[in-house]
Amino acid sequence: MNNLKNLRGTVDLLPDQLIKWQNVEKIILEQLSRSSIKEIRTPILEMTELFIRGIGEETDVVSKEMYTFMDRGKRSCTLRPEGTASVARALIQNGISSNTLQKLWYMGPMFRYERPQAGRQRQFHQLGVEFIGYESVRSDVEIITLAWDILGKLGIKELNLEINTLGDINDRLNFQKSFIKWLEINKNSLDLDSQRRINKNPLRILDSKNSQTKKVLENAPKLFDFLSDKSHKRYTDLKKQLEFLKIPFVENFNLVRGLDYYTHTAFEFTSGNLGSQSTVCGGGRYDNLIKQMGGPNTQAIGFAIGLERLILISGKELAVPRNTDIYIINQGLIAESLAMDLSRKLRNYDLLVELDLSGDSFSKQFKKANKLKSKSIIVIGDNEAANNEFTIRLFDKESFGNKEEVISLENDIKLENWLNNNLLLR
RNA sequence: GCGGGCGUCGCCAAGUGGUUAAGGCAGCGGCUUGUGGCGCCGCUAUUCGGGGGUUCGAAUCCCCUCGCUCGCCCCA
Repeated sequence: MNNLKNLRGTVDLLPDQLIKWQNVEKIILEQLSRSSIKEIRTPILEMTELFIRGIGEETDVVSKEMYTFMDRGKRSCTLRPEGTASVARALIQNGISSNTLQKLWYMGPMFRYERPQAGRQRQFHQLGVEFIGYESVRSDVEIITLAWDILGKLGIKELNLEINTLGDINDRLNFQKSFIKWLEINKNSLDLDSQRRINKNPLRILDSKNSQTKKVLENAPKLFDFLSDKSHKRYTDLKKQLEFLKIPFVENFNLVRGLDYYTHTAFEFTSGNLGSQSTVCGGGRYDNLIKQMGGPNTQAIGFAIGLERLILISGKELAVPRNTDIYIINQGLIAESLAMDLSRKLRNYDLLVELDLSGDSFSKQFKKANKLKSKSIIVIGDNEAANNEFTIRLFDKESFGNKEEVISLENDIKLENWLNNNLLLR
């Protein structure tokens, strides 16, 4: 036994598990590509300041969950806890203009120092999509639809979409003012967590799960009542358009995203199959972030999907590995060289070809081919090598004892015919 | 960061103070070194997450620690 272990909240993904990851990622990437969204890659490591300014100093993520350290040049560095701030930074730095329109996605690891739980790790992965420079409510609709469609392509059932609006900055500040006043008066009826948040992050109190607090909040001022006519209309339009597209949603006036940069539309997809970490996708509009970070006034909206959670609720049909098409059984000096060469030729047909490298007895190699459930086998031994040929046959259960075919190593036409008739059809 | 449950081979698991730590699956070898699926035989934990203590004796009791898990918090 040695004591070298992975860090808490991190995991090794082994080949068997990665089948599902790869399939899920493939479906996602195809849908993104069809939606004309471009990839962006930003560093995993950023200066700490970026997240403090981008996400908000008082948020839990920044105040107690970041992996922050000094590098050898005495710079404070942080492993990114989310992707939006980095994307905003990269765009500003690379000269975004105020009328730039960009649809971007990114996928990769994020880091947050939290207590691990099902669907929550310290190193986790997100797919993020950001629509930069888009202001109209139609962009809100498109991005929600995109998330819906990705989740749909993955065959995820029992999804709930919740939406809310936070209004613009002014709406939010006006509300916050009277909400805080109300909170102070009713402070003693609130749970301790909520009391603590009054001055730190009052909006989050709306999202409290404490049943008594929930009840008390029923009489609190509503953000919705503080919306300007314009904000209100925007929200109504959003709902209309989602209804037109037949995307089912539920309004949740208590839905508040945890990061400071959100405005107007906020949305969240949850699944009942995830236990307490039920959010698979969360997103919203952040019209002030880019300006606040020193860029031009640029509206934007985005979402992030938690890949670990997504994998948990994706169907197990996505975890099925690709079968071996041809297992090459080979033994003998010349035969082994011929087999190596043949394996390369066969892979050009997009077949999954496994070349046995063991040099074991034929019967052992057959057993291995059987264990792998290879669809077919090729045999090359001394006899075949002497005649510059190989034998091939189907190997599945139904065709047990299927008759072999002998094909010359030079006769590509015969090989191709065999492949077309047996492996490549349909 | 707070509270509950758990931790015996790669996986599932018996064992709750007395000595060889069951069994199943998987793996490996053999019967069967040029043809697989079945069957049979054999092998695979000096050790019970780690450390300390109690005891003549501990996987079994106590303490600490690590990890997993569920809930809170937070979020994806």
